[in-house]
Amino acid sequence: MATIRDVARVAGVSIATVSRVYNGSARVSDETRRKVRAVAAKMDYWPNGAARSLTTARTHSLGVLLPDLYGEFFSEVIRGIDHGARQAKYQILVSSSHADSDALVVASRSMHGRIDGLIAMAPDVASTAAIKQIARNFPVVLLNPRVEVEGCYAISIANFEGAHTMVRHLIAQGHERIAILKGPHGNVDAEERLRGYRSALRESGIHPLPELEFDGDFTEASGHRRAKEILALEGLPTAVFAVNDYMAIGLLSALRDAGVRVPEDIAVTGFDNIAISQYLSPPLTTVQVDAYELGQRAVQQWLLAIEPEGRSTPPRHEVLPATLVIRRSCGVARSAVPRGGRKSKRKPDGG
Amino acid sequence: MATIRDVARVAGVSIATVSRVYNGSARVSDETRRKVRAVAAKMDYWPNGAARSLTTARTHSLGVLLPDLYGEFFSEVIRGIDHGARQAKYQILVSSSHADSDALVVASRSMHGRIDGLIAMAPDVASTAAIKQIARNFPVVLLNPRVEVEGCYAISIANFEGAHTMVRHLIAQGHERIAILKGPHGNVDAEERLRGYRSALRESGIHPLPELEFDGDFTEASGHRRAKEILALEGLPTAVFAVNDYMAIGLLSALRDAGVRVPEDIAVTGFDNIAISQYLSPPLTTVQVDAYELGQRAVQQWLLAIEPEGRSTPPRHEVLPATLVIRRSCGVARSAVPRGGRKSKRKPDGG
DNA sequence: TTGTAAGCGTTATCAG
DNA sequence: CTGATAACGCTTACAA
Repeated sequence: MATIRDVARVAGVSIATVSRVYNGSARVSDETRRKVRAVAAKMDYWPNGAARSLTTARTHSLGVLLPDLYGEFFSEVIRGIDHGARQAKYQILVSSSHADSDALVVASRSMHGRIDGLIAMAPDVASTAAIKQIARNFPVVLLNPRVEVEGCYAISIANFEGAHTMVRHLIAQGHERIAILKGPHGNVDAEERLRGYRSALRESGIHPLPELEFDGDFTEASGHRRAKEILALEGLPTAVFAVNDYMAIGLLSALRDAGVRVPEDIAVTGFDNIAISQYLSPPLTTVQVDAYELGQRAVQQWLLAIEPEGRSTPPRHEVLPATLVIRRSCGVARSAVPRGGRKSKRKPDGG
Repeated sequence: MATIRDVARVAGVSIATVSRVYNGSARVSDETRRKVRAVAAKMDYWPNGAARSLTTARTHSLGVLLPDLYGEFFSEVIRGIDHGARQAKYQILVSSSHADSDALVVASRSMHGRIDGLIAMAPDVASTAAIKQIARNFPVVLLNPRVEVEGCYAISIANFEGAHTMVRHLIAQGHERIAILKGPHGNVDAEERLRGYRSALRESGIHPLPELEFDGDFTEASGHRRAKEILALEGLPTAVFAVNDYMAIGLLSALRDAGVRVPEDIAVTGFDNIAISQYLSPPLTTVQVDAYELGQRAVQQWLLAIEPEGRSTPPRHEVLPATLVIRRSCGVARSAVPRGGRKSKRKPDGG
């Protein structure tokens, strides 16, 4: 590819002039501008990004650090980030599947000089410390952080409140023996949802029972697997709260196979309100969290952080609401409540 | 952040030596190396990526250009790309939601100097031309291209064959009046699947009927919506082939609400074999395509293209198979056939 | 309005 | 084994 020097030579101008044409800012005569553009087009020239960012100290890209991404939740977060970044003419440099903090540090280091900021989801406390170090160089937005990090922006989901509301609702429906299908150990969302569950039970004078807490890993398969154990319980729970929709789907499927009716024999609820939840049989009562919005807001926070004007009034920590979406799987007449359509606009899938 | 010069000064060595320490290649005395490392750590130094790539002409990142990403298919493609890239120590610079070829060109241009290669899914023919231009600078891998592009690597999915096989299967089951739920106009996958459908019908002496072809846009909602029209047909089709699973899910849901039994009253099949398909009621007969693998293979093709040794024997165009996964929704006893579990290893979701 | 030249933070090519 | 120094391709004062 041609460089700025080639274009300057052919167009009969200095490299500074070519540069000016591409930066718009400075005044260049219309004729010169036209000539340069023409030559550049013919030579297939475009400014080299690396060189540019070396002098300007701006890269026009945003780093994104995530744990291993799977499922609609993550894909929607990325989609939100990507859309937000695109609107502001930024590209995203993604590195995911970070199991531990070391991997995260390595990845963030190798991004040095390539990004103007970072949006990261730190899986554990150790990585949070690593992030703190990075935050010195540019604004960092933490997604769903376990602890607040000084100097970092953050945006999270009301996991605790969402789970709490859900369980309160079940209790209000008359349920007392409510099982929970937990998420992976060490996962912040999963733990917060578990806390919400226990807290809601206690508030109603119900003692959380260990035998009603089942391990899961957020996959449909794990929900499917646990069904047997749940059905083998001495006293069948009247409701099961799965801490994400995928597990609820697996559970529903297994219950159906076992001839157990939902919600007549047992109520089932989930968390996340993924797109298909409303099309399940029965439609799934769940908690709505807008993953797309999470990503988009994260970008907005970051944009605020890099604009000088924005530095004065930044809300350091934002929380996205998690709202109850009642459908048939928990045993309430659907017509009595809104169906809870999804907010983020969706375009067709590609496969 | 400290620069190489700062470290050199404090460590009492030349910048060349510091550089050597970080590039491993050249011989540096153990003592010098230790000292440099120590000083660097204390000063929190890490080589600047932009500067590095300016001299080396290598960026260690891979551009990814996609249409608006939504749904499990795309998220799995990205996951595959990300994993593949990570293994080879590359990061991915993502830009999606490219409606037209102009947007695509703009995005790819702004990646100039920031990437060592490109993996792109071109929505239309116009953008394919744009890609051709880009391909001059570095290896480009096309995902599911509409036409072959000279000098570009490509990897695609056997959409036509998959759909063809599916419809042949339905016909073999005795179905003759088979409706199709089509995908978005202009979408390659959707069009290929439609071609496969028509071709299979004709091969069996069945004339494809326009009134049995229904528009859809790959979303559950569109599948749900079309159900009414399908049920309003004079002669009810005995089977409906939805060209992706999401639409099949919407359709199943609407049929259930209408009291139509699947597969007894009508058979329903999909395409993609997304994770939940096996947990639906009834479990969905569909076509398995491995989106994760598509992404991962694309990276592998690209890695081959950049390695000098690989340049000699590159398969220019790879096709991933699309295999039939028979479950209950098409009316065949499930026990008679394998259930078609998914291949790509999945880690828990984060929400 | 345009040109000259000094960086930006590295790596790479020489000498030593 | 180590050190000067010239690129890499661009932006940006400063001059003209």
